[in-house]
Amino acid sequence: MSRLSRDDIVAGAGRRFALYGYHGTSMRDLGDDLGILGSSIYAHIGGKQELLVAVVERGASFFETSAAHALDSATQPLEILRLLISGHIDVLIEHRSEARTYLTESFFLAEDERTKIIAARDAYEQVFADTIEAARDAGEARPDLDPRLAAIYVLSILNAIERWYDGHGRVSRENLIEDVSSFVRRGVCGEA
Amino acid sequence: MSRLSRDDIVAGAGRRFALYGYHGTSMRDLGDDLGILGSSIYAHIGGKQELLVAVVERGASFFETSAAHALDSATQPLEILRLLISGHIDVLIEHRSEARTYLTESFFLAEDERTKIIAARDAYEQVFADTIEAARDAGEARPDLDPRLAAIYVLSILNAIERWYDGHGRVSRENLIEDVSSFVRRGVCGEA
DNA sequence: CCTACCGATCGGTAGG
DNA sequence: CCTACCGATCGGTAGG
Repeated sequence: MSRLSRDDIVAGAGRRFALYGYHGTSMRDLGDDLGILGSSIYAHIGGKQELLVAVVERGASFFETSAAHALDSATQPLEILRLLISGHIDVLIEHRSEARTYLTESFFLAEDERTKIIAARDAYEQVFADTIEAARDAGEARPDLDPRLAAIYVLSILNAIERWYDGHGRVSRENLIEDVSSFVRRGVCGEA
Repeated sequence: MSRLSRDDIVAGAGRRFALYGYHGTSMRDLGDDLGILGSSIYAHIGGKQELLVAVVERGASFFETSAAHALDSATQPLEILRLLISGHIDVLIEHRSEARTYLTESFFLAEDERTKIIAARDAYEQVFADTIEAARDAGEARPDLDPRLAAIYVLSILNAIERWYDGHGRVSRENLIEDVSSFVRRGVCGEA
């Protein structure tokens, strides 16, 4: 057993925060998970709040990287939208703890940091809205669509996935991406 | 100032739990909100966990009442679905604290109560899935639709509303119901 | 519903 | 990373 790194501590905190919440996690709980004492954690970090900041920023960064990649990899709006969807699902599956903590515990950040994270989340949401608006302006989406509301609906479907998807059922990652993309495409483009 | 009732205490707990979470709320915080001491709350209830049970059960009951009403008020599947959507949004807006606590804090219930609430939530979700399946079997929805997944998507859009809708912006309750219903109807029925 | 209080647990620190 | 510890706060109770 070698010594733990700061990243180990942050990863452990992410798992705990995702499961029991920031306020439902004590430093002693976290220490137990890591095989050290709660007080020993303070050799690596300045405080509990600093751990939350680290986990949430990590979560946010994965989504931002995904959006940048989607915008770099396609030009057609509906193609970008599909990449945004698949990238978001990948982040949820591959970095579940950080993603979940980012989605549910950001409110407990201190004022300044919370403001930063909300701005980043709004910018990410705006990428979805802009993409949907571009699809509409290109005549690929229905003209009566409100891009901002549609972006919220798409992200609502996506963010809820970590609540119910376990990866071991009958729905594979590929099936999930396909099914969500199909539902969203009809919501955005479809006649009814 | 007359004495508080048990319902007053539960309502206050709902507001606190919705804002700061179960573990982020102390009995003294709650007492402050109610204008009494934290210890005085124990004159009305047995413990903090009992308060969570009361709030969550109240939240769940509003949704169940809404679903029962939707099933009673229509026979055509797509009409029922629209009533399920508008009823759900009404509950979110009119009983925001209880709804939010039900949606986000149920995990912190003790084992037995949590199992009960999860079963109730699954049954509610099943009403959505059955309605969508009925629409599909009646030829009103696209034949390749997975009713269970579609129900999850619809509820994901609905449940997220309490996270962003403030009721004071440019989107009225009626507009919101109309816009969500429209998006969902296309997702369920639409060509793309 | 308040006074007065309890043991347990909390986040965190000094020193090694 | 542990030992030993701190003041603050936690959920909760006895008695009025």
